[in-house]
Amino acid sequence: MELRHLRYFLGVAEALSFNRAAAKLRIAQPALSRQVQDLEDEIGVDLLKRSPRGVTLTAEGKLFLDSARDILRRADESVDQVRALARGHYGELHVGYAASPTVEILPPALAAFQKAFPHVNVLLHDGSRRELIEGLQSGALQFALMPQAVIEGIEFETLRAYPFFVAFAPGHPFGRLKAVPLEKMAAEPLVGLARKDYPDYYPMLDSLFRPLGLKSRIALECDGASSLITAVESGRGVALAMSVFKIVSGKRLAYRPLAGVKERIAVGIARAKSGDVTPAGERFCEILRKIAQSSPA
Amino acid sequence: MELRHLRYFLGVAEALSFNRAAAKLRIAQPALSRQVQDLEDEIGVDLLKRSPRGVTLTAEGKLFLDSARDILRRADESVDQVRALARGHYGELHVGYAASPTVEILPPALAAFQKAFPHVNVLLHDGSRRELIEGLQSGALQFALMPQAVIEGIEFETLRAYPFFVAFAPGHPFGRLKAVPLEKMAAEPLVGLARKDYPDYYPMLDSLFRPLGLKSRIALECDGASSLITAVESGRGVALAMSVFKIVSGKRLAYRPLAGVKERIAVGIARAKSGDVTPAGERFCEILRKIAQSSPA
DNA sequence: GCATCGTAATGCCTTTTAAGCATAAGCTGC
DNA sequence: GCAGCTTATGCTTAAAAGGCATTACGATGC
Repeated sequence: MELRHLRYFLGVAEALSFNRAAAKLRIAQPALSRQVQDLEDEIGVDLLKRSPRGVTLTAEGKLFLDSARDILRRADESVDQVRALARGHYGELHVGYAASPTVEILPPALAAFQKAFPHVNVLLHDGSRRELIEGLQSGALQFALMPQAVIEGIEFETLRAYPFFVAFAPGHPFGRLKAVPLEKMAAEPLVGLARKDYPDYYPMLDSLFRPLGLKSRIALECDGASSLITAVESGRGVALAMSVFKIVSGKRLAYRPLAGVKERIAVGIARAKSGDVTPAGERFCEILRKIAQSSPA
Repeated sequence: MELRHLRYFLGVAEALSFNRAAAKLRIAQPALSRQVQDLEDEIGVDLLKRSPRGVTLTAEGKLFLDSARDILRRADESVDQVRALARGHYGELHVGYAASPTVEILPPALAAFQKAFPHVNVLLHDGSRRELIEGLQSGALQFALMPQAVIEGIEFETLRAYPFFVAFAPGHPFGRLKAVPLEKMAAEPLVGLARKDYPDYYPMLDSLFRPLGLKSRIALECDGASSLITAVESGRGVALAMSVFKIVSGKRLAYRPLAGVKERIAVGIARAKSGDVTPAGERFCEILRKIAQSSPA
């Protein structure tokens, strides 16, 4: 039995006529007649009652008609589904992200993506730097939206770059300056991120301070943005932050640029070099690039 | 796309090898290779990744594999189901019956049938003579188990014949007789069945009494066995009954044979001459015949 | 009652296509 | 680099689907 047999039987059963069905199926009536006979022979059951003025269904034919319709529908759906998956219009997409640095890009990108590809199930996983990198390496995440990572086996594509700022509690003396020189910042106790979860945070700090012969003094390590804001707000120290961080801290913290610091920190797409990105993932990345360009910071 | 393509793809996807799959499918490897290529071309998506030491599935292939399995399973099931229907091993069976006269035959037949054909859904419809005949004529009932009907368009096949008895309340003077002559019965008020629902009941009574110049006197018409038993038990009159009726009335009524009456009343299968009886229906009738023979009354 | 019309089936031939065989091409591991 | 495995390709054969002409069958109409 082949799908052709089902298509032909369905045609005859719906037209209740070999002639009309043959015309609709664009084959000759005798060919149709024979294919349906072959089907009946193979099943060993009469599905149709032929008469000189048309065709009627037997009880078996009625039962089989439903099945045939269903099978053909399923076959079509399956093909459509596979094509949709291949085009990125269908499937599951595991995306990692660093919550604070991506706050400007991810929400609008997600909205645009879900509008364009409503049948893709996007699963967002926020996490620390370490967690995101592990997710990429294990294949659990197709890609991650996060600050620049220079790590073996991971490739990074910059979407935006944000200038460095110093964040401090409102009322802190820094508030009287227009910009804070690195020397003054180094003199303050710093609130930083946990070494365990953010292994490249301290090398980065060093790269800022060392050229001037300065050294930072970490007063407290935090496990994420929320506790860092709280710590700075309570006066435990000041913190290095990228400009986008203002959005998540609201009015709880004050910010000043760092005098003489031209470097920016990049936020973008990280993916494992060995990892597969599905078509849906590629579509998401395209939207991310578009969003990132559309209103550059 | 044909089922062949699905079978072949499934084979390769399960064996993860064109060679092994070809052996299992009993075709040559190049033929298999090409059919699967054709499938991929038609869908427009790569389902398999070929490598010099076998085959792996793409994400699209994994998705399609599930679909292919399902479609093939469903196709097999459909054929099996139609064959089962044609053999009477599957389907729905509407059977009418007259409750009291069939009490000896129907229950064991139903039990045997359901044991032999557990996937046939038997729908029992009890009803008055009129209701059963209407059901047969309309096609709502494939056949009915009931006392003999001599009606236009209905054919009847006798399964058993029961002698006539007279039923009366315990304590009635008939209890002192071994057999009741028709004359004595005609002198008593009779409890009968409703003319509306049992149109041939009175002609039958007449055919018993008229040859002797007697005439029955109906004191009360009942709409069924239950109310007839109650009426006779309460002394409203005596009733004509067939012997099997003893089973349903239990000890509430007493019975005597009718002296000199040799006629029996047949119980059997009635079906419309024009009506279709499904294979399942025929199987049921076969069992009814066997049951009726096995312990003849 | 016979011719006519429309139906589906049959016989025969053509075209399409699936299958088979031989062989090539490609990678892996020794 | 060769042996041994894999899948792919070229060519041929075999099968089967399709098309055309015709037949067979039954209902309808004159």
